Amino acid sequence: MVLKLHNTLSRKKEDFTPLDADKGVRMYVCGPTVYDTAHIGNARPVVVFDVLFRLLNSLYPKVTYVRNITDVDDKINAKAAETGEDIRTITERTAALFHADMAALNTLEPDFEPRATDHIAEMQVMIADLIEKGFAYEAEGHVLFSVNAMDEYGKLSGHDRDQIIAGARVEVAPYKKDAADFVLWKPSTGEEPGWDSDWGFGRPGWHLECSAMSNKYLGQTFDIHGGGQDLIFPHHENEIAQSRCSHGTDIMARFWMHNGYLMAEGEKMSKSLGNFYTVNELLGEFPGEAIRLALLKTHYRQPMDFTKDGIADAKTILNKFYTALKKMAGVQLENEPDIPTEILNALCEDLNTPKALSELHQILNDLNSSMGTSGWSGDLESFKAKLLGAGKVLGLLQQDPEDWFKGTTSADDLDEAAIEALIAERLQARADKDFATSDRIRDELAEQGVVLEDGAEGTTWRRV
RNA sequence: GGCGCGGUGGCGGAGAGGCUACGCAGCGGCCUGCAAAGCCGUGUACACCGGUUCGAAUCCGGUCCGCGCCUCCA
Repeated sequence: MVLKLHNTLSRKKEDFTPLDADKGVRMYVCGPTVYDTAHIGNARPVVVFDVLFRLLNSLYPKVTYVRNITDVDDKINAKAAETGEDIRTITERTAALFHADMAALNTLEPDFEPRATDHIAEMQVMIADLIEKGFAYEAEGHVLFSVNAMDEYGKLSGHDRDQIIAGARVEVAPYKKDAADFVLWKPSTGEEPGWDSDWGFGRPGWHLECSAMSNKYLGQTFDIHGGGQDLIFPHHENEIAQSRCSHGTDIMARFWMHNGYLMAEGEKMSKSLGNFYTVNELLGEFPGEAIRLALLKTHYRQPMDFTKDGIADAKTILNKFYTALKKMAGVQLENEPDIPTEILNALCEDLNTPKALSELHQILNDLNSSMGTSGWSGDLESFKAKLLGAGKVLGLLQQDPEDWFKGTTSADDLDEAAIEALIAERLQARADKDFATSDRIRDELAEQGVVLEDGAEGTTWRRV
């Protein structure tokens, strides 16, 4: 099985092989800046690279996944100034909420989750190194990376220096030698977070942490670096410049992967338009698994219009799968299920999750038609293993069907005891052939989001 | 202005020179006291205009529309 991944460096799909089999597969993904609640656009890369992490884990014996937390940034400073809150309080709270939200989306934790503020020393070492090697210079309390010192600057994004300057909308700081130079270190006032350094009291530029931390946890060169497409320039371009010039290497990461942009309800997400869904608010309305599936229904590189209708659609789909799994609750699996070949093939084709989901539906269709109306036939153990094996790599279908159907997303849902009581009442009415009463009870429950199903083995219920 | 991505059936969404996925919704049927779930059947769509080709949604040229990035970003 050959894994093919689209590499932003070449703009093509390439066969993936680890750089160093002994070190395993090493992947770095840009994580959140913890100044505000995660929105759905922040969740897309987390979910996408979570699938990749799961896939790599099934293909290779060892995978190391690093995702940073940016906890020093001017947006955080601005937030603190605005609310009067302590910076540490903001970053701790936001990071905790991020973790909770991402866990609700069924994402696995990375192996390392380094924070920028814990790696100031490593960043300072890198700055000193870049100055020494002639790639960076000091000016008015700043340290700047000298873009002209690097021949291949702009390779990732396809920009060249002249174009960058021609289109610039921000006025060029006077202390820069070249308009395209970017900051490695900048001075802080007493109000702002800062650290002592050879270049005065200050703080790092925002690209530097990823260079320093990926080096610390993964090495000078590693396999995969991921993030949102908006990070290609300048963030990743600058990371490459810092790391390669500091280490004297030809590459920083072999594969650069970028997920596409997200819109919300047909418009670009913006706070002023009020179409800015946070993961947290969506979780109050939909199960996390449905939100996850809604994200995976679109290929990761495609632009995506994220809608509540899309989540509702995803929830309907999950209902079908969990219905089948509920019917097979008594079927025991001997072994840990493997990923079905057709699912693996789809995912190995640059993480084609929509294709994989299509194959998953095919498995369900085969199962359901084998069960037919007359009951059970076919190799149920094999079907269940396929559904769960596919679900595992996609991060879906792993919960107990009972929990899926009976779990609540809202506190004012009818409680189980009340539902059971009404079902008992209705059962009696049906036994008495009092179908008017029977149907009334069913309608009442339906109004409260509870659907009844009369089967051969009695009446079951589920929430919609 | 520069660089890049995209426009597929009512909706979502793969694919990518001939075999025309998949899902949701709809419609007809089976099952059911009636439902629900499930099953069976049912839809020749690829922005527009040219071109290449025996054949194009897929390749080439142009047009229109949407979106992103263009440096210490909001």
